[in-house]
Amino acid sequence: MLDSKAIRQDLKQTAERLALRGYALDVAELEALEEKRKALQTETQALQNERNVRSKEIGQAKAAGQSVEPLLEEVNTLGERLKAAEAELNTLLAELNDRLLAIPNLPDSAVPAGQDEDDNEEIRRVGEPTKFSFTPLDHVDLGGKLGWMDFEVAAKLAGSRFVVLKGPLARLHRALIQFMLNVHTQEHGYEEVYVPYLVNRDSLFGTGQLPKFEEDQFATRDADPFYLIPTAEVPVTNLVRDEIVSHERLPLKYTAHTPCFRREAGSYGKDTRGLIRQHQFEKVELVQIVPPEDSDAAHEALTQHAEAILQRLKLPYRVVSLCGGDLGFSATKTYDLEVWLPGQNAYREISSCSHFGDFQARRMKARYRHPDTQKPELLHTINGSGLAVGRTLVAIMENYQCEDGRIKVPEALLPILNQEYLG
RNA sequence: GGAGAGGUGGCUGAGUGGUCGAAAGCGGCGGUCUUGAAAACCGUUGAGGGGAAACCCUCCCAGGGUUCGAAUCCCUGCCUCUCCGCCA
Repeated sequence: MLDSKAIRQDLKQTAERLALRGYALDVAELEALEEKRKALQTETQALQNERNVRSKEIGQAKAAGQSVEPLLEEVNTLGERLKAAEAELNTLLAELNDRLLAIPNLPDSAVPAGQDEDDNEEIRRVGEPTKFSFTPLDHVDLGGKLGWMDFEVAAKLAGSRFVVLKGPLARLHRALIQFMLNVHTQEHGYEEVYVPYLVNRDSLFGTGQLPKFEEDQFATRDADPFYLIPTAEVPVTNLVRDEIVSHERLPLKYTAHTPCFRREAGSYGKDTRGLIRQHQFEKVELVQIVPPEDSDAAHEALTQHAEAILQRLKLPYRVVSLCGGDLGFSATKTYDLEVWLPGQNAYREISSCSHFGDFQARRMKARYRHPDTQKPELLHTINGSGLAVGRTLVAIMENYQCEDGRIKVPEALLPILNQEYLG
């Protein structure tokens, strides 16, 4: 959520910056609502003040043993007038709040202009696309040939966009999680957390998935539903919801491995083959919660922490800066890490590292006490995948495949897997 | 699942329906003292919003209700704790 005060003060500039990400802000409508709000609020507060003053007088008169009858008569109609004014104001405030909640974050000044992913800016490339002396298979053919990756049986159990992994692949999958968590906790200074996979509405609201992206979420059917987390970002970032974190505890650096559940509504026909887009997948997430002045540096650092995993696994990748049009709702700036997939002959997203500024913090009321002023100030939040486990598995299978169908184990995983080849 | 207790400011914790946004303590900040620090003492210190300002409004888990007036009374929900049962 943006700062309503700031929007009000500079509506035009806000609209211009939002236009960079293809969002048309209805300036006239907001202005009209705002004007109405001001009038209503003033009126309501005047009535509330009158009620308070009168009630106090009655109390004092009673204490002094005087008759309160005449005073009560004066107050007669006040209650109803106040009730009506409050109701009207609340309706308007709710409406205004709904508008505000629907507005995406302002893009950072460094965000490239553009409509969609074709306009993203490549920042750097690390490694070269893997070369083969034979025609490489994609992970579906590889997995099927080895009998370790079964989409048919998963479809029987659940439906499309699910997978069953077996034997060495299931083991590799688990090893990757272990490897990523080890690196982030032991070398990058993150604290590992274990969190709920089912969360309440407030949590999804805090990180910005709700109310706008309800249709992307899986939810239980309780009257007060639980939501299956679409990413660990939700439970982990919400650790500081409604908190005033003491300055000494900052920065907070958390990492968590969780499954993620997404409906993938609106992606019909996209990545229908293979492991790339599933309703359920594992991810190791990195989250940093920092004072505003440190957030840009933290965003760069977190991105490099995610990159470190790709580097250790010797997977070729590139870093792109998302253009305005491709930016997620809550993000002010995002770097995507794209790994080389020989099976697709393309770079594909394997991590998305986003800077949210105070956008999520404002929704969550996540604050810290400023060391100088002692006043609560909004924190900044940053997160990124480090990495998406399923896609990393795909990348290893495709980049490390041998002509005989075996898969070479990346050196970095040898301590965990204790074998040089799968197959 | 059964029985009970409770949710108040950064924390602990008082609060007879009427100057209660809330005692007290801790913590924080400022000061006195000190070469410096500690201790002691004095002062100060909740959050959000409106307003140029004076000042005003809202908030004592959440949502309703009673009342001229609710932290305090009533209803509903959520959460926490204790005991019993069950259980990975």
